[in-house]
Amino acid sequence: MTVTLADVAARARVSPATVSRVLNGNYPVAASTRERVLRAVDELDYVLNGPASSLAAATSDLVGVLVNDIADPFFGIMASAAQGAIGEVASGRAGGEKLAVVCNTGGSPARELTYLTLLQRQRAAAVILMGGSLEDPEHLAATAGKLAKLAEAGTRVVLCGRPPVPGDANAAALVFDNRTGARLLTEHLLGLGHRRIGYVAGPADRTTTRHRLEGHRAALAAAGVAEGPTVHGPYDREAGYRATAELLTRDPGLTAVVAANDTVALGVCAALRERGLSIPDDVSVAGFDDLPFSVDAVPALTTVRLPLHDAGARAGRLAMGAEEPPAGGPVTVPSELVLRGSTARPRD
Amino acid sequence: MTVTLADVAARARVSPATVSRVLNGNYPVAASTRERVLRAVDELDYVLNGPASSLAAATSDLVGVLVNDIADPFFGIMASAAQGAIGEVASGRAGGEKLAVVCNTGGSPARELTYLTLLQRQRAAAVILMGGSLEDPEHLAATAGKLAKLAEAGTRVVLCGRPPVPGDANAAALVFDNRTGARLLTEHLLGLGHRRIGYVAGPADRTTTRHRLEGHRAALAAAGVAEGPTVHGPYDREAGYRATAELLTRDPGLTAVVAANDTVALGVCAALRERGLSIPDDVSVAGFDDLPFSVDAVPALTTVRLPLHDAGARAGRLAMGAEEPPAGGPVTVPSELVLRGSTARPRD
DNA sequence: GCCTCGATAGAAAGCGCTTTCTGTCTGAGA
DNA sequence: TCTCAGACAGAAAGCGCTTTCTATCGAGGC
Repeated sequence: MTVTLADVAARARVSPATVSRVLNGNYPVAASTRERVLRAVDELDYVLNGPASSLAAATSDLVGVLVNDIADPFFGIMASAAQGAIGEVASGRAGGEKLAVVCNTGGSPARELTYLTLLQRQRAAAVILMGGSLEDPEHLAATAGKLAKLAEAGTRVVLCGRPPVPGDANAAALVFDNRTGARLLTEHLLGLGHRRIGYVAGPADRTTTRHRLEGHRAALAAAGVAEGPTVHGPYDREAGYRATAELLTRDPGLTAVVAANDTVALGVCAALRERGLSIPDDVSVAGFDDLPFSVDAVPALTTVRLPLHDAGARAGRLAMGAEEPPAGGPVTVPSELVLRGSTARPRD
Repeated sequence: MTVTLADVAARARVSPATVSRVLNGNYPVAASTRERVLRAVDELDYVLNGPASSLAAATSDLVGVLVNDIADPFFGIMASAAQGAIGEVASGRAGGEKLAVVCNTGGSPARELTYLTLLQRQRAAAVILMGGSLEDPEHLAATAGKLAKLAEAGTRVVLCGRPPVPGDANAAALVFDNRTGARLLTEHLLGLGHRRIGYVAGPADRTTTRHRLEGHRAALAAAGVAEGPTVHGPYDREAGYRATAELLTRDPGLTAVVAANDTVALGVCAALRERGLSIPDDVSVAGFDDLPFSVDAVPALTTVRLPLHDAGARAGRLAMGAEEPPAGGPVTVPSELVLRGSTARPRD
């Protein structure tokens, strides 16, 4: 049989209550007693029964981190930072060990809801939702409902890179300034003299996609430049590759292509190169996110940097309650233009 | 208050036992009764209390996936595949919903143990350990002990890309054929005529590092070629960048560099390029893993492909017990040489 | 027509903790 | 010396499920 609290209590010649108190460190216990208990724990190789503990205490030490695609470093970096921050905060508190778990929704609303329910079922201590969400009203309402339930049950909710649902004051939110980043990027291209700019957007109906596109369009509108061709697709290399063909068909005279993110930009570069077009001499290319590999592309990618690590770490601290959510509504995480070799003046 | 099983039972005019049986689908319940219960569940918006359920049933629906670095696509891809497979298997079983959670150890033995304990505490249904491990005997023993405890408590243990601990028959193991892959790669280089090959290895004391290095050395030995300079470092871009300088100092006449993995290779390429050396004309470069971005490097990276997605998915199925662990000990996952533009005949 | 069996449903005993409510004992103050 | 606060420790009542073990009710079987 597995060792129980009672076994430890018996061995340490104290009551179960005392063992529990030693383990949780939330009640005064004489040093000598504590030591006796700890030794018994050690000798018996005792491990607390989590479910029993969660049931009795009505809380658990689970923190859920929901991401759209765990294979994408964009999420990997944020999740890693969050998990690190959570571990750090936890180690500073007695009995505050938290199990930070990342759940991969694959961008599917259904799986997102499933995970949220599972986390609710586990009475998770906190939930962090990372990355943009689908803008379908029905899904939004369903998600908002779940989050409200979670908050009500005492689960802390943190949004990281996802706009808060209007009217929901429960969740601490970190929103990325995608719009400004995208605008700066397109302004940069316009400043170089580009007038025919293609755009490879992310999946339609996603907040991130929309915001980046809006920033791009705002820059064009402000400069009085007509919008070039736009193609939607997933956030992967393949999408960039395919979209490039489409873009060039629609406007063979493109001098620049803006991609939804760096991964997509890599696909764009590959397609361009395959057609014998040189970057940036024939066509400039820009990405978004400044993922680690972007600096190693040839030429290195001009992109927009998002402080993914910082944002993830902050989300982790918010989830642990180690940092107060700022009163003034959602925090805007600034983006920063990173100029590198993949953009230049157009020929002529 | 939150809704409990009893509330649902009252509303459906049945006993709590019946509600439980409907929810778990493990006992015959008349269709009409089932429907009544389900409606009550729906009307009350009832969510099962996970801890209570786990406590009573002595099992939980948690599956832990431990990875060394979640920000590294190598792990992201495997974790994603595993989580997908787990979700797939679960959806085919009534009440079989599993919460697949990935835990980021950061390669730290201490955190690995911590997570294992946390999962043990949660009475996890299964645990998957991904990626190589530290070879420190003490840590190995500690880990083996934990895994034995877990297995004993009914948790299924799966190793994916990590050699099984000798004498441990509890864990299903999928081991990557790093040795053969590395050997093939070096043989390819030798075949091209390279005789002065530098090697940027991963962290010392890691199984993956050692196996790849062994394969490399085996090829050299077989060909009677002297080993070139070797530098150890983490599995990141920076390491490759830095190691390259060291390598060239030790042997300025190098004609090829083999990197511990693709990410490291990217750093090598950057450093080489910075010194005005052309790839592959001046120096050939090779990686390992064939991560998605490797084909987009310029020139595209010669590397060794590991079926990460397949392996991850299989690990997921093994964890769910949906696939029997093969009787004949650990399964070897084959690696495959992928020849691309970053390697060529040396000058002369 | 009586008994047995299969199909359902309920009663109730925990699962292993946490925590409130009670002590008990010591030392300080009067 | 007596009282009382303070510091610890124990008893016991759940937390919300699961799961035996029992009941009940028809339908066949003899």
